[in-house]
Amino acid sequence: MKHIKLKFDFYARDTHIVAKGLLGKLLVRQWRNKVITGRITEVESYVGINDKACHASHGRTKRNEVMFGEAGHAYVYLIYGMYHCLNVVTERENFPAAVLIRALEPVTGIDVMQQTRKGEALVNLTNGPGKLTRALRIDKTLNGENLAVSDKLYVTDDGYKVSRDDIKAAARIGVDYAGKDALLPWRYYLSVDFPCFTTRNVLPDSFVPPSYGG
DNA sequence: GGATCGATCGGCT
DNA sequence: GCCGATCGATCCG
Repeated sequence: MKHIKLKFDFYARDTHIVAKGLLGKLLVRQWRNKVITGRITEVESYVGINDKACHASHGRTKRNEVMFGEAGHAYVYLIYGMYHCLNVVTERENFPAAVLIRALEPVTGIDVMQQTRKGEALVNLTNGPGKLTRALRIDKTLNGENLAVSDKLYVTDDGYKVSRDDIKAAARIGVDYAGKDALLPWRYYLSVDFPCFTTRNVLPDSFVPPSYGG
C-alpha cells in the first residue's frame, strides 16, 4: 500500500478522534538525508482553555500560539529546560487543542536513533515524549511546521490496522496540578503487539523485542 | 526583578 | 523511590 501523508482534513477534527486515529500511523522525520520513522503507540489529548492541563488554559502566549492556529501544524515546546515535546494541532482555528505524541515503536533509521540516544536499547529509544523527540531530532526549529505539507516532519498511513479493542484509555501523565482534569482518561495507547513501546507499562520477563533491519 | 514550577529523563540509593 | 539537570513561562510584587 502506498504511504499516504495525512492532510489538513485528518487533523481538523475532534481532538480525541484525531488522537485515536494517530495510533498506528507512522511519524516520519527527514533529517540530513536520513529518514527516521516510528509507529505512534501512545498519545494524549489537550483540549481548549477549559482543560486545566492544556497549556492554553492560561490564555494565548508566544509559546502556545501555534495551538490557536491551523490544524496539522506541529506545536513543539521545551520542557524542564532540556527536553522537547511534540504535539499536532487539531480542530478549528482559535480553538486551542492538540495531541501530544508520547511514544513510538521504532521502525526505520534505528541506527540514527541509537547514535543520537547513546546506544539505548530498542525498547527505550522512543518510549517517552522527550525520548522520541531526541531520537527523531525534533526541536523548537520545527515549532509551527505544517505536517500536512512538510517534507521534514509528517505522519503517514501505511495501512497498519488498529482495531478499537487495541486502544486503551487512561489518565494523562504528569498533570497532577490540573485538579479534576488530571483524572480525565485522555491518554490513549496501543495495548497489543508492543506494550514496551508505550510509557509506564511493565514488561513481562519473557518479553523479547522485535528486531528490525533498520 | 526574583521565585517557582513544569505534558521529563536518567542516574543513583 | 528520590533527585538534579536546565530554561522559559508565569506569577508576584
